[in-house]
Amino acid sequence: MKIVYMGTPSFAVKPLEAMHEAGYDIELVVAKADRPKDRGKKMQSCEVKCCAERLGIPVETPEKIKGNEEFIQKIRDINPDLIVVAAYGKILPLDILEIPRLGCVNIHGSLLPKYRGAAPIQRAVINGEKETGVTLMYMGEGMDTGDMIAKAKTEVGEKTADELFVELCEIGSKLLLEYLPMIENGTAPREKQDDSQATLAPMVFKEDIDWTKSAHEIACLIRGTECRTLYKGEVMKVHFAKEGSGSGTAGTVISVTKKDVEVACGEGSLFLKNVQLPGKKAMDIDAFLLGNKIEVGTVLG
RNA sequence: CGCGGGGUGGAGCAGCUGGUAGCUUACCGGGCUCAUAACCCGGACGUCGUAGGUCCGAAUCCUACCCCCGCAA
Repeated sequence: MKIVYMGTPSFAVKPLEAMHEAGYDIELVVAKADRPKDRGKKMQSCEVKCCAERLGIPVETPEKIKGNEEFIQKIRDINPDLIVVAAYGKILPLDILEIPRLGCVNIHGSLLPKYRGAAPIQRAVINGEKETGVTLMYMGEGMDTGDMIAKAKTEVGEKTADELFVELCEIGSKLLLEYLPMIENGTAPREKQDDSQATLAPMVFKEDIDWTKSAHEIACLIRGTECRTLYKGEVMKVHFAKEGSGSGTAGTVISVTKKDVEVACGEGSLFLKNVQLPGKKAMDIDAFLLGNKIEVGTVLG
């Protein structure tokens, strides 16, 4: 079975490695084009491209796919039996989807039909979902609307989106390997999505903490995406916080011990657990307190 | 050459207008206490990122390099 794999970020590395390790014939890897990234504005390859090069698999990084006849023809020439996609980051036109005889399957980081779109994992955390998971699915024309093959769940608990990313791509890889044989011989399940239950998971961005929101809401937001607030005129990132039941003026530090800083929210309070100042590394609050005096009454935001 | 912050005992910081290093915490020992994450006394732990240079003498000044991080993309 000839496979073409399409993916870009770290989430898509594991499945590629897993298939390669399992001995599948991956003819080509398609990843997003190199971009100048981070400080120094140097061109950097995405994780999947690096991985493919490491594994000795040819890589294509087309800027555009839609209307890119040269690229589409290249895929046709390879004549793959299956295309596997994981967080590729670009919409695949019908021209591509119709090429492989076994179709295109996608690994999506949510329990479809919930959280279709770009940031399913983060959105699930931000919305305070109790559980989330991975869905293996056939790709259709719409965004994450295709027929589902299988799902795997996991508890969200107090996990951050980052932690969930690691866990879910692990789960996704296993799910893929488990169903690949069935996909190959055409016996894989095929369940339609209930569109009436569908929700969207748009991209997430850095957020400034709004302390007037409830502690729970803020805690979920912090676990789901990069959050920051203003501390003594500096941008402080809050990487993790636990909910408390204190009260006071929203955004005000209401108690400080050697290992805790409690901030009042619109409803309830939050214990800052891991923070980061510009130029510094992220550190647990007790370490932070060793060299930084935070006083009760300090206002954040 | 995108902008900027930083590398000092295990951890977080100070010192940086030059004279071999300080604070908080952790750690070890002892004391107080019914007890303690509280308090008191004592102790160990540092080639101050690396390599050169200036100087009588550098963590502190100069040069190059390595590493970490924030912004912006």
